[in-house]
Amino acid sequence: MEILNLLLYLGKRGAIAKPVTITTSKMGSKLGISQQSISRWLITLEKDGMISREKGIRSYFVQITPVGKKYMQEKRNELNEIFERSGKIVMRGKVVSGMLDGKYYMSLKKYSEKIKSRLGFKPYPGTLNIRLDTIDDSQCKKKLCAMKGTEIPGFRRGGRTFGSVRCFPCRISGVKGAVLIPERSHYGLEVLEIISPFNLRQRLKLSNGDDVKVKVIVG
Amino acid sequence: MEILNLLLYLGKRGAIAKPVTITTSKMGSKLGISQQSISRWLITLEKDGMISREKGIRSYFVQITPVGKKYMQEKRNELNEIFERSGKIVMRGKVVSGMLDGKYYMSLKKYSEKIKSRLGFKPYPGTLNIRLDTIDDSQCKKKLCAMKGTEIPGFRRGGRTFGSVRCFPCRISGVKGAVLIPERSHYGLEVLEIISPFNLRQRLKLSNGDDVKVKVIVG
DNA sequence: ATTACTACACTTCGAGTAT
DNA sequence: TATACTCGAAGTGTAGTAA
Repeated sequence: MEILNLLLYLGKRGAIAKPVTITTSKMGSKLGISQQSISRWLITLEKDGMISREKGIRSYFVQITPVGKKYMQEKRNELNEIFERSGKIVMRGKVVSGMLDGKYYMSLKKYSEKIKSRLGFKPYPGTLNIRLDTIDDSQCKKKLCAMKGTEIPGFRRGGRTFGSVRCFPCRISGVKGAVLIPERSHYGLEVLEIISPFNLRQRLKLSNGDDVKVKVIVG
Repeated sequence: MEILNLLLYLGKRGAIAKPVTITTSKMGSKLGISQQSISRWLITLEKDGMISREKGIRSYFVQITPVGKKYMQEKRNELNEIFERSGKIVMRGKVVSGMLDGKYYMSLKKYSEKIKSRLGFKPYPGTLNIRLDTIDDSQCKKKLCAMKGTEIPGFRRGGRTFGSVRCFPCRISGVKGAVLIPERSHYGLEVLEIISPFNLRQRLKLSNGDDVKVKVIVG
C-alpha cells in the first residue's frame, strides 16, 4: 500500500483540518485491502508522525499532522510542476448540437472584431459544442473557468446587455481555435464551446457524436 | 517503493512528453533503492502498461504511457482538491508606501460603488501596499493573478480609460479587505495592493516596514 | 559500461482469532 | 460492534553474477 493513498483517504474526509472518525474495516474495503492491514498501517503512520489518533467508543479519531500534510504537499508540488511545465490542458469529448446562440453571438461585429484583435483570427459565425464525457475532462474545464484567459468585454445595445466572454486559444484535432467561457453561459461544466477561424464541422468532417480532442495551451 | 515516486522521477525528466534516457543505477541511487529493484520495478510498470521502454545501447528510453499519465493526474487531482478545498492563500510581507494612485482610484465613484455592490463594503479611499519578501509569497500572488476573482469593470471618462480591476476578498491581520489586481498595474508580482472598508494603517497601527499577513479565501 | 536473472532476507499481506 | 495480535503466504529488498 502506498502511504499516499492512506493519507489521501483521510484528507478527502477532511483530516487535514480536524480529527475525523474512521474505522479500519471501512477504510480497508474502500482502499481494497484488509482491515488488518489498515490497522497495521495506521499504527505505522502514527509512529512515523504522519497522523495522530485518539480512540473513540467504536471508532478512531484520526488527524493528519503537519508532517503528514507536508508529505502530501511535496507530492502535490512535484505533480503540479510536472504537469504545469508541459502547460497543456487536454480534454476529450463528443460533438453535440448547440442552441444556435453561438452562431448569433459570433456574428455580432462587437464580438468578432474584438476576437480578431485579441486572438488574431476572425471567428467563423458559429460555435462547435463538445460534451465532455469524463469527470476528469469536466475538471479540466473547471480549471479553465478559474483562469483569466483572454477577455472579450461585453457591451450594451438597445437596452440589452451582451456579457463578456473569456477565451483560451486551443487546438482542436490540430486546427486552430479557442475555447469560449461566457460570463453567463447556458451550459454547465460538461459542455465546451469552441470557436475557430474555420467552420470546424466542415473542416474536420464532424458529425454529432464524433470524438474530438481539444488542447489548450496555458501559461 | 511507491510507484508514484517512480513515475515522478520519470515525469520530472520529461517522460510524459517524450522518451527519456535513464539508467537503472542512477534512478536507484536517486530514489534510494538498488539498481536491481529499479530494474524489477520498471519491468513491472511496463507490464502494467504505465510506461513503455526501448533499449538503447547503454541505457533505456522510457516514456510514460497515457495509462501512467492518467494515474499521475488522478493523484494530482485528489491532492489539489484536498488542498484547494481548505482554500486559503496566505502571504506575508512588509508595509511600503504606494504612489498615492490607489488613493485616487478608490476615490472615484465608479470604482467605489461597484466595489460596494460586488464585495459588500465601501473602500476607504486609499490602498495599503505590501512588499512580498519571499519567492513563495510572489508565487502566491502569481496564482491569484491567474484566477478570475471578482471583476470590477473599467470605464471611460473624458477620453481617459480606467482599466478593470479584479478583487480577491481577504483578511489582513484579521481585518476585512480585498487584494486588488488591476488589469494594468504599476507594480509587479512583488507588491500586493489591499483595499478595506477601514483605513488599515490607522486601524492596525501600521508603519512602513511592519510585517503583515494577508489571507485570501479562494474557491 | 549496462540490464536483469537467481537466491535469500526482510516486509507486507490476509485469515483466523483474542480482546 | 470495534482494533490488533499471530502466522503462513505473497511481495519487495539487496547481493552476486550472467549476459
